[in-house]
Amino acid sequence: MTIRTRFAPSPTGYLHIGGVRTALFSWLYARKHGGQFILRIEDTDLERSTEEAVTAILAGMKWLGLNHDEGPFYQTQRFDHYHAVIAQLVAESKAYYCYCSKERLENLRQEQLARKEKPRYDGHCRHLSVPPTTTAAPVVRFKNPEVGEVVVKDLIKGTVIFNNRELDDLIIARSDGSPTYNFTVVVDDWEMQITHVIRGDDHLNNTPRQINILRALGATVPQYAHVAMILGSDGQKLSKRHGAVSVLNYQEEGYLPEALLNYLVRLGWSHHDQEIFSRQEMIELFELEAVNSAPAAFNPEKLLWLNQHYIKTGEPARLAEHLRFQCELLGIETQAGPPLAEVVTAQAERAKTLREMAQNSRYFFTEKVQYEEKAVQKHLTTEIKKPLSDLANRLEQLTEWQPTSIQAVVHAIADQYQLKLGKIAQPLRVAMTGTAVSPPIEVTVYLIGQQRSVARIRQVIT
RNA sequence: GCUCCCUUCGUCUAGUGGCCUAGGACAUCGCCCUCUCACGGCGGCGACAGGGGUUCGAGUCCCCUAGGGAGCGCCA
Repeated sequence: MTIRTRFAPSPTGYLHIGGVRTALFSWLYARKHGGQFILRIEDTDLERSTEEAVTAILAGMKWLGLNHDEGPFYQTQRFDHYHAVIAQLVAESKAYYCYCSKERLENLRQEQLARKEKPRYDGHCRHLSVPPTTTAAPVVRFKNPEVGEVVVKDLIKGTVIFNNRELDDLIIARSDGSPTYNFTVVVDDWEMQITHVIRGDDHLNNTPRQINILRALGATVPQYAHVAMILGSDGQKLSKRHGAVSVLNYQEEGYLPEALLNYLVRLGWSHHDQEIFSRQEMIELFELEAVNSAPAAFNPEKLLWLNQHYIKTGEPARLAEHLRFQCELLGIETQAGPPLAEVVTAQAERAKTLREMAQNSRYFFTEKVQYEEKAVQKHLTTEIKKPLSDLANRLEQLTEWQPTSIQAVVHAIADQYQLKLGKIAQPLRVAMTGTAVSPPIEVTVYLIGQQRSVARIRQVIT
C-alpha cells in the first residue's frame, strides 16, 4: 500500500508555525515511505476564505520546500462530489432532512446546558415519516449510530475510545445545500485515498464522527495521528505576539527555511539527543510513534540558535542570495561592495539572522559611513591620528591586498608606536565602520577595499 | 457542565521497570580564548505536578486529585 498523506489548510488566515509543523510531519511521513503528499485547500467557508491567504499558503510551502505530489485541490471545486454523496446517504436512509428551526435548537441547547448535559441534537427529525409543512429549507443530518463505541487507534495519542452516546447527528449539508467541514473532509480523504491523516489534535474529538460517516460510506478508515498544538513562549495559546504570523514573515526577518524546519521538527519530535537534522536525515529518521503527545511551547531563542547554526555551516554562495534579498529589503546597494559570499563568511558567526547580517554590513557597501558618537569619542583620539596617518600611507602602498598583508601592516604600526594591538585596531575599526564592532580588523579592511580604506582613515584624521 | 487530550530543568526534550546520585540542547551565570563583537572551549545553576497503589525495585504500570488544553456551530 502506498502511503498517502495530506495537508489541508483553510485559507481563512495565514499559514503559521502550527500549520507548518503539521504540514512538515505529513510531508516527512510521505517522503520517508516513498508515498504521496497531497495539498488540499479547504475553502468551503466562502465568508472568510481569501485569495491572499491561498497565495500566502502556497508561497510558504514553496519557500520551505514542502512540495506536494498532487493538488492543490480546492474544495469549492468539488461540490458536485459532496452533493452526490449526500444524495446517496439520504437515499440509503443513512442521513435525513432536519427541519428544526434555529430557535428550537437554541432552546434545546439552553435546556441541556441548564441540566448540565452536553448540548446535542435530540434526533427530533430522525424518525419523521412525513415532512412537516414548513417553508424553511431543511439541513441534512447524518444518522450517527446511537449505541456502541468508536475506537480510534491514534498513532500519537494511542487508543482513544468514544461512546456513540456522546455523539449526535451532525449536519452534513446546510439549508442552502452546501456541505459542512466534517463531511467534506471525510469525502475528500476517502476519494483521495488518504492512508494517514496527520492533523492538529483539536480534531481528535471530530474523529469518531468522521469514522462513523466513513463506515456508512463503506470506505476504508485511514490511520490517524493527532499532533498537539504549539503554545506561545509563555505557555499560553499561540498568538500573533509569539509567532502566529505568516510563515513568510520568517523569510522577511532573515530566517533560513532549513532552520525553521529543523526547529519545528524538534518541537514535539525527537530522535534521542540529536538536535541538528538535515532535510535528508529528517526524512530518514522521522517516525510518528516518536512524536510527543503533549503540547510544546515555541521558543524563539532556540530558533535563533539554529538559524545561526545554518548561517555558520551553510554554503556562502547560497547564503549570499539570502543576504542579497535582505539588503534589498533594507535598501542597501550591494553592487559596489565586496562579493556577498565573502561578507557572509566574515559575518556568519556574528549574526543570528540574515537581516541582522545585512544591517551590520552596511559599511561594506556605502560611501557615507555613519559614525557613532560614542565610538568616535572613545577611540578616535588626537594621539592616535599620527599612527593612523602612517597606517593609511602603508596601506596605500601595499601591492598585495590580502588580509595577511593588512594584518602585518597593522602589527607593524602597533610595534612602531609601542601600542597594544587593540589600541590601534579599535580606532582603525571605528574609522572603517563607524562602530566599535566588526569582523577581525584585517578582514574588515580587506573587504572594504584599498582605496576606500585609505580614504576613510584620512577622512577621520583631518 | 459534559466528553476527550496533556503534565521530566525557565523552554525543547532523552528516558519504554533496575544502566537515573535523571542525560542532551536552547536560555542563563562564571572562567578561558581574544584587536571589538561574536564564535569556540570548560564549568555552574536547574526538573520527574501532588497523593495513593502494583512490584524485591517506578520518572517509567494502574487509580485519584490538581492544573493546563481541545471539542460540544447551518466555522474549519
